Amino acid sequence: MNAHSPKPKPKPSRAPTDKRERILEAAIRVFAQGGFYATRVSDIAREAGVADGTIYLYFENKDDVLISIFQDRIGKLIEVLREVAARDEPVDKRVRRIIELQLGLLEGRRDLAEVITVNLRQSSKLLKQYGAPLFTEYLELIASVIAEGQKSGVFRKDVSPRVAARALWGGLDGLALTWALGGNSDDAARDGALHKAAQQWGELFLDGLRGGMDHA
Amino acid sequence: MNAHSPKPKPKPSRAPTDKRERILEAAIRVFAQGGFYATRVSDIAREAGVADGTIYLYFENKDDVLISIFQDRIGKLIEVLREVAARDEPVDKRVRRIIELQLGLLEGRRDLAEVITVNLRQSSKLLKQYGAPLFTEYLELIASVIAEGQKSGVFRKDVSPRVAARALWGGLDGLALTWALGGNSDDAARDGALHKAAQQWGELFLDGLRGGMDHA
Amino acid sequence: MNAHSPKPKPKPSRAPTDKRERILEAAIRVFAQGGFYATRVSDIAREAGVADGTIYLYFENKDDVLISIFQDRIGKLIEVLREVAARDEPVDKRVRRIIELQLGLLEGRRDLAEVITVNLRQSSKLLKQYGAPLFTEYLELIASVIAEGQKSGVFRKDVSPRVAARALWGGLDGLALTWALGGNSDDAARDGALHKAAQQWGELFLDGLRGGMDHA
Amino acid sequence: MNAHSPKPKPKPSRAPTDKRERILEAAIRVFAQGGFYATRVSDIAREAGVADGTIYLYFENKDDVLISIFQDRIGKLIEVLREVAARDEPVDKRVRRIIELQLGLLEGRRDLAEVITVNLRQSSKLLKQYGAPLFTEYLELIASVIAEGQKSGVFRKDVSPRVAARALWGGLDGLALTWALGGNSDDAARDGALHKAAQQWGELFLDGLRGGMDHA
DNA sequence: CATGAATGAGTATTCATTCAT
DNA sequence: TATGAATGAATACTCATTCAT
Repeated sequence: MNAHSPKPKPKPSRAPTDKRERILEAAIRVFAQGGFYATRVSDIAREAGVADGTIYLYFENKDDVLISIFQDRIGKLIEVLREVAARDEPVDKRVRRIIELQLGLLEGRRDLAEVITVNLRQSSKLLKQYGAPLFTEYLELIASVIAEGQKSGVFRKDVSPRVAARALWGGLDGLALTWALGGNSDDAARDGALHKAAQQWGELFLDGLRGGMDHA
Repeated sequence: MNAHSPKPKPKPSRAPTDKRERILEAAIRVFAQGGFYATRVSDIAREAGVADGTIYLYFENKDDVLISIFQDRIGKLIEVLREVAARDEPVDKRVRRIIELQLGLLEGRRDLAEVITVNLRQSSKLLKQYGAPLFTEYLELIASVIAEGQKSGVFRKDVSPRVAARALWGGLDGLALTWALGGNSDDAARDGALHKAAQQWGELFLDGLRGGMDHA
Repeated sequence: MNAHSPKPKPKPSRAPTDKRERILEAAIRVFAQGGFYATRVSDIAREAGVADGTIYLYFENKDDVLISIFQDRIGKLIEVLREVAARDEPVDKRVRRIIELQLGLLEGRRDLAEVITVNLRQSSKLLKQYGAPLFTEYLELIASVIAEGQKSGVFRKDVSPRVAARALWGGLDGLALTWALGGNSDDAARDGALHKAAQQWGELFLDGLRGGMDHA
Repeated sequence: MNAHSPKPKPKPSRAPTDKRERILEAAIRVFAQGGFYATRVSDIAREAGVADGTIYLYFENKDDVLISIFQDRIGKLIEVLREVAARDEPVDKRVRRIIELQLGLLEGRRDLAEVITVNLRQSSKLLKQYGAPLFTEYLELIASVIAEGQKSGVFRKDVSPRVAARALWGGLDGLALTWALGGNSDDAARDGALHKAAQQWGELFLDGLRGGMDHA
C-alpha cells in the first residue's frame, strides 16, 4: 500500500504498453494546462483517446498517474546521471553536463517542466511519499560529484556538497519555473533563453564553488 | 469572476477587521501544512476559531483566501524587500539580508517566507493569474540589487541579473524544500541547519557573482 | 473504525434529531421496496425529503444507515425483552410474551420485517460485524428464560437452551419471512394470520419443550 | 427482460456443458462466501477457472447465474425431498430426514443446503421474483408430510401444517445462521455441533407436534 | 468456443457555499 | 455580524458487459 506498486504493466510486448505511454503523455499535457487537481480523470482519458476505465487498467488511481510521470521521467534522468557522474572527466565539466542533462529533460517540454516544478508540489502527501526518495537519490548523485571536486582540490571545502547540490538543483528549478510560467509564446527563442540562462547559472555556480578557494 | 474583486473589506475601523487577519493567518498555517487543495474551508475556520460561514463574510470564496494571502503577504514581503534593496549598504550585505529575509530567519517572519516557498505553487491557475505578477516584482527587486552590484563593479557582468535573481531564489527554495521534506523533528537544530545552509549558499552565490571578475 | 460509531447525534433536543428518525424511517421503506443494494442513497434522501448530503450529517455512510436501523430497533426490543425475561411469571407465559414481543416489533410493519429478515443478510460483512453482537445478546436472553424453565423442572433438560432459543427465534423469523414475502395485500387479515401462526408456533414450541419430560 | 429466458443451454451432448456446471458450482461457493452483491463476475470466473467473458456464453447476465442456481439446485433439492416425503417410512423418521437434508448432512450435499440458507436471501428482487415460487413448493412438500402425520393421528391437529413447516424450516435456518456467524474455525467439531443441535431441534419439534396430542 | 482488454454507465461521498436564525 | 445545518453539484472509481482476436 505504501510503496508505489503500479498496476502490473501488462505484457511489455510490442505495442500494448504503448497505451500506458499514451496516457502518461496525455496526462502531462492536461496537468500542465490546468493543474493536477483541476484536471478530471475523464480529461486525461479524452486527451489520451481512451475510456475513463482504461486509465485504471494501467494506473492505481489519479495520484498514481502523477507519481508515474515523475518516476518514469526522473528515473530515466537518474540513470543517465549516474553514468555521467562516474565519467572520467574534470568535475567542472561533469557539473556542466549535469546542468544540461536536467534542462535537456525539459527541452521543448514546457508542459513536463510545469508538471514537475509546479504540479508535483501541490500535494505534500505525494511529494513526500513518492517524490522524496527519488529526489534524494538524484541530489546525492550531484553531491557526490561535488564532493569529488572538493577532494581533488578543485572546489572549495567550506560548503557542504549536499547544500551545494540542492542549490544547484534549486537554481535550475527556479529557472525552469519562471520559464514554464512565462507566456505562451513557445518559440525557439525561449528555448534558447533557457539554455543561455542555464549556462550563465552554471558558470556562476562553478565560480562560486571555486571562488572561495583562497580562503578555504 | 476573473478579476479579483474581494469582499469590500469593511473599513478597517478600530480593531481593523481583526477577524479577517485571523482567518488569513490561519489559512497560511493550514495551507502550509496540507496544501491548498487538501485543505477544507472548515479547516481554515477551525484553525481561525470562527464558523465556516464567517469566512464568507470576509472573502469571496476559497480561492479568494489564497489570492489574498498572495497579495497581502507578498505585498508586505516586497515592501520590506524594497526597503532592504534600497539600503545604503554594500550590495553583498544586502544580498545576504535578502537571503535571510526569504528564509524567514529575519525578524522571525517565517510566515512570510512560507507564503513564497509553499503557497506559491499551490494552485496552477491562481499562480499564473495572480501570483506571477507579484512574483515577477519580487524577482525584479532582487535583480535590481544585483544589477547595482554589477554597475559598481562588485559583481561580474557576464551574468544576467534576472538569471542570477532566479537562481538565487531557486537555490533558496530548493534548500527550503528539502528542509521541509526532511522528517518531522521541528527542533531548533533544524532551524540552525537551514540557517547554516543558507549562509553557505549565500557565500557560494556571492563568490560566484564575484568570482568571474577577472574574466569580466 | 471497527466499532459502530455513528455520527455524534447532534443535540438530541426537541425536534432536530427528528431528522435522523425521518431518514431512518425513509430508509426502512425504500430498503424494503428494492433491497439494500438496489437502493441508492439519493432514493433514501428523496423519500426522507432531505438532500443527499444531509444523510451524511447523521450517518457515516450507506452501510451505517442499515446498521442503525438494526441497532435502533433491535436495541429497543432487547430493552423490553430484558424486563420481560426477569418477570415473576411462569416461564411458559414469559416465552409466549417473548414471541408476541418479537412479532409486535413488526406489527403492521412488513417493511421493517423485510429489512431485518432479508436485507440485513445481504451483506455478510455487516451482519457479522454489527449484527452478531446484538443478535447474540438477544438470543442469550431467550436462552436464559429457557434455562430457568429447565431448572424449575418445567422444561425438558435434554435440549440446549441456546439451541432452543435459536430455534424459537428462527421459527419466528421464518414465519416473518414468508409473511414479508407474501403478496402485496397488506390487509388486516394477513396481520391476523401472522399472529395466529405465531401462537400455534408458540404452543408447538412449548409442548416440544415440555413434551420430552417423561424421557428426561 | 422480466421472464427468465436463459441462454439456449447448448444441447447437453457428451460432456453436457461441463463448463456451465463448473460455473454454477463456482458461483455457489463465492456467493456463499461474500454474498451476491459483493461478488464480482470476475470472482466467479476465477473460481471457475474460466475467463470473464465465458460466463456470458452460458448465462444471460449476473442475475441469471443466481436465478439458475435457484432453479437448478433447489430443483434438485426438491426432487430429493419429494422422494423422501413419499417414502414408506414413519412420518417422524421422514421429518428427521428432511432436517438432515436441509442441513446438508445427508449425502454430503452441503452445497444444496447452502443454496437455501445463504443464497435465498441474496437479492430481494430475485428472491421475490424467482425464489418465492420454488421456496413455496419446498415448504409445501414439508407441510404435506406433516399433514400426513396429522391424518394418521401421529401429530396434533391444532397446528397448521404450513405454519409448522415454516417453523421447522425457520428453526433450521436459525441454527445454520448462528452457526455461520460463529468464528471461522471450520473443523469437524463445528459440524458435529450443528448436527447435534439439529437433532435436538428435531426432537423438540417432533415432541411439540406430538405433545399436544392429549388436548387435541 | 474462449479470451480478457476495453468500455462507459452508474453512484457513494465530499465539500464549497448558502441562509434562516 | 456570526453561526453551522443543510444543500446539491461535482467526480473518482467500479464492474457488468461487449467484441475483436
